[in-house]
Amino acid sequence: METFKEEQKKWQSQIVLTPNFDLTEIKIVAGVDLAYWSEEGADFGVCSIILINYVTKEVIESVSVADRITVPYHPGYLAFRELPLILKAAVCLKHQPDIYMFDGNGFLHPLNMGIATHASFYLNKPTIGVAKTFFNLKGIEFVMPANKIGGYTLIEADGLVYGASLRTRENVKPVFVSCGNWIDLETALAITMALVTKDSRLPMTTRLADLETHKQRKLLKNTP
DNA sequence: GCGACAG
DNA sequence: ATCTTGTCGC
Repeated sequence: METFKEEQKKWQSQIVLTPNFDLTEIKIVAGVDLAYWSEEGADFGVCSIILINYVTKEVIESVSVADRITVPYHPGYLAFRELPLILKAAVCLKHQPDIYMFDGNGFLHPLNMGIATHASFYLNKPTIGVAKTFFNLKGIEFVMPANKIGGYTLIEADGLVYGASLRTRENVKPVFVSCGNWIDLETALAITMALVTKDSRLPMTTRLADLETHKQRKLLKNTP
């Protein structure tokens, strides 16, 4: 009988439930993000999903869906708040992305089930989590990566790799990359780096989705 | 009681 | 996440 630790080590590279996803020829990458506002005491949110041509870096498609948000935010439970709207937006896509990138963590999570991992089981696609700030799990610290583009340090404890602190730009704070599902960390890091431009420390998928949610909110919010 | 805490 | 102007720096 395998110990939990042994199973966890398999999950960290997501090899247990791997369907036949081929990440050697990625064509479309999706970026997902949400923005919030409130009206008359009620909370609303808009989710934008941007599809990027992985080769040319051109925008292929953009969808945005807004709705009321009823679940509050609690650290560790982000998916329960954001996933409903994300799934509503995902079904509106005309193109099928080969992989989704999220604003938040995947395996780097108290239950190894951050929003990127959680979402994968509904989207049935490989996923990557890219967080802007470190989610401190039970005392696990991260080592600051070298100040060089592409430099990274693994976030690990007990021989278990939770993710990586990645320097996407020089002289800029690192981002935190972790496997969502059906992908290994090295591939997740490579894809993330391939989508970073001079505009942001975040990959353009996440960055463009973020900009779009702000634009949508401006259009949707009532400001008499 | 105090500090930590993805978005 | 969000409320928010100017401002220091590459």
